Amino acid sequence: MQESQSAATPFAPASLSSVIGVRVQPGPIRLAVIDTDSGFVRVLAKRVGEMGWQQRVLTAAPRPDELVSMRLHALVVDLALFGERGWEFLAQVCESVPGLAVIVCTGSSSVAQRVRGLRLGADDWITKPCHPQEVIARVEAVVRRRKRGAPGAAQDRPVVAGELEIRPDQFQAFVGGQSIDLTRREFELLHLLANAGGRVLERDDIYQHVWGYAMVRGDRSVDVFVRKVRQKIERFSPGWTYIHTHFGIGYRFEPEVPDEDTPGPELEPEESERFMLPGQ
Amino acid sequence: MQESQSAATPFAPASLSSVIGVRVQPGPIRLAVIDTDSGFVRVLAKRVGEMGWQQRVLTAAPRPDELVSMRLHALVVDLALFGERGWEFLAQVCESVPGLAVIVCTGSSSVAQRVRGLRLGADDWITKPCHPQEVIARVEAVVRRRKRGAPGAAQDRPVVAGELEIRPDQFQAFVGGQSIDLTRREFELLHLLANAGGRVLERDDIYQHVWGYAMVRGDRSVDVFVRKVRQKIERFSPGWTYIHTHFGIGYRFEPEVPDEDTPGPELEPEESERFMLPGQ
DNA sequence: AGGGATGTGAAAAGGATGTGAACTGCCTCC
DNA sequence: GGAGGCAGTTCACATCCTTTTCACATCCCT
Repeated sequence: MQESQSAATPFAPASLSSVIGVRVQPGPIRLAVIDTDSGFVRVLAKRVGEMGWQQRVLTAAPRPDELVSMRLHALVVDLALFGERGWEFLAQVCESVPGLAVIVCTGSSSVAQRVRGLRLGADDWITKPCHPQEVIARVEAVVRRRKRGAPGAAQDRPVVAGELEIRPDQFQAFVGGQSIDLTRREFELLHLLANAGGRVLERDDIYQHVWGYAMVRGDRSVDVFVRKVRQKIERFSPGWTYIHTHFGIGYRFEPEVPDEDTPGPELEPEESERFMLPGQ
Repeated sequence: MQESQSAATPFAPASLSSVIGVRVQPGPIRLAVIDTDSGFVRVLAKRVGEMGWQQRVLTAAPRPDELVSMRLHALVVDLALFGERGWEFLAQVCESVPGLAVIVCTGSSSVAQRVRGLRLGADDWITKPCHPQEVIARVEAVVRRRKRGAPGAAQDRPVVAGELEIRPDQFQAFVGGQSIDLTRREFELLHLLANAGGRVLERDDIYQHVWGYAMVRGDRSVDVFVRKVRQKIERFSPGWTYIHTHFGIGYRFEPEVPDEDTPGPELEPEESERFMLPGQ
C-alpha cells in the first residue's frame, strides 16, 4: 500500500531532515541568489545546501510577482549585474515585497553607494570577495530579525485541505469555520503532517519535531495522538480521510474523499479538491 | 555603570511596547553606543544628533535590565572593550532583550568572529574604521526590518471592540466614555492583544512585548495581569468576554457577547463579527 | 499461523491556568 | 521622616485540562 510521493517542488528537493529540522525555523529558509559569478554562486550554493535551506539561482532579474510566488525568505543579489538599473531594481523589490529580506552582495563600493542601497530598503550589504559562511550568517541574522518583528504566527499561511482549514495563527484547525478544538500537541502534529507536502513522515521524526526530543522505543504517543486528531476531524468532516498510515514507517497527510455516495449530509463539499501544498 | 549624556534630553517617556514592539517608529530612534573610542563616538554622535535621534554613550556594560529601562531601539557596541567577555555579553543581551537591535562595530576581525557574533544574535557587524553615515544607515536598516508589518500609525489609532474603546493616546481603555482605570502594564497587555487581529498570542511573545525582555519559565505575570484586566473590564462591560484563554498556548482577544436567548447546549456560540480592526 | 505493529478506550499522572493574598519597592501626602 | 496607597511581583492552593501510560483488540507482513 505504499503510495507515491507528491510532485517535486521548484526548489531543490529538501531532505526530510531539513523539513523536520533542528528547530531553527518552522521550516528551512528559502533563498534566491541573483548573480552570474559562477564561482561565487557555486561555493555559496554548497554551503546553503549544507544548511538544509532551499535555494534558487537566478541570472537575471525576476519580476516582482515572480519573487512573490517563490515565497522566499531572503534574496541575495549582486547589483553589479544590473548596471545603472540596479538601484531601480532594488527599490522596486523592497517596495513591492516588503516581507522579503534583501542582502546586496557585490564588488567594491563606496560608502555613499552602500548608504544608498540600505536606504532604499536593503537589509544588509556585503562586499565581495566574502566568505560564504558570512553571507549565510548575515542572511540568518536578517531573517531572524524579520521574524521577531511580528508576534504571533504571521509567518505561516493557512493551509486548506479538503474540508479542513489549518490556521497557524490560531493554533487550530477548522471545518466550515468551526473550530475542531485541537489541543496544542494535536495541532502541531496535524500541522506538521499537513506541511510535509504529502510525504510520509516517520514516527521518530514526528516525535522529534512535535515533542522536541528523541522518542524512546516503545513510546506510543504518536499513535495515540494520531487517533485523537483523526477522531476530532471525523466529527466535523465525516467521510474524509486525511491521515494515512504507512505500516512500519509512519503517517502521511493527504485529504481524500472516499468515492461517492456519502458526501456531507449537511456539509457542502464546496472547498473540496482545493488542497494546496504548502508554499514552494 | 558609568555613563554620559551626549544629548541633553533624557529619553522621553514612551510606550513600553514601542521599545520592542511591532510598532512603527513614531518618533526618533533611541540609540545607545558602548565604546571608549572618543574620536569615533564624537563623530558618530554628531551625525546621530543631526538625524534627530536620541542617544546615550556608555563606556561600560550595562545590565540587561538597565538596557530595558532605557527603552532603546538599537545598541551599537564595540566588543573589543570587553575582551574575552565580549561574547558572553553579546549573547546575554541578545537573549534577554530579544527586541533590541544589536550592531557590533569593532576593529578588524576574522570571518569566524563575525559569524560567531551574528549567530549569537547580533543584527549587523561593522568593521572599524567606518563612516558614521554607514553606521547610521545600517542601524536604520535593522530597526526598519524589525518594525515591519504595521503600516501607517495604525497601532496608535483607537480600537473599538464590543463595548470597549482602547485609546493609545490616553494609555487607557473606556466603556461608554468611562475610564476602565487600567495601569500601564495592564493597558499595554490589552493593547497588544487587541491589535493582534484576533490571533492567538503565546505567553512568551506577550511577555517579551509588554515587559521588554525574555520571560523566564514559571513566571506567572502574564496570567495575573490577564486576570486583572478581565476583572476591570468585567466591572464596566459585564456579559462580554474579550480575552480568551488558549490552553497551553496563550491568549486571544475577541469581543464576544454570549447570547442568552438561544443557549445552544453544546454548540459554541457563533463568533462575533462586530470586531473590527483598522490595520492588518 | 506467528510476531510485531497499530487502533482503541480508559485510568493515572502531570501541567497549566484561575484566583486570592501577601510581599516588595516606589511615590505622595501629611 | 513616616503613614498610606499604588503598581508590580511572587506565592500557595484549587481546579481543570492535557498528556502519558497501560491493557487489550485488531491489523499487517513474513
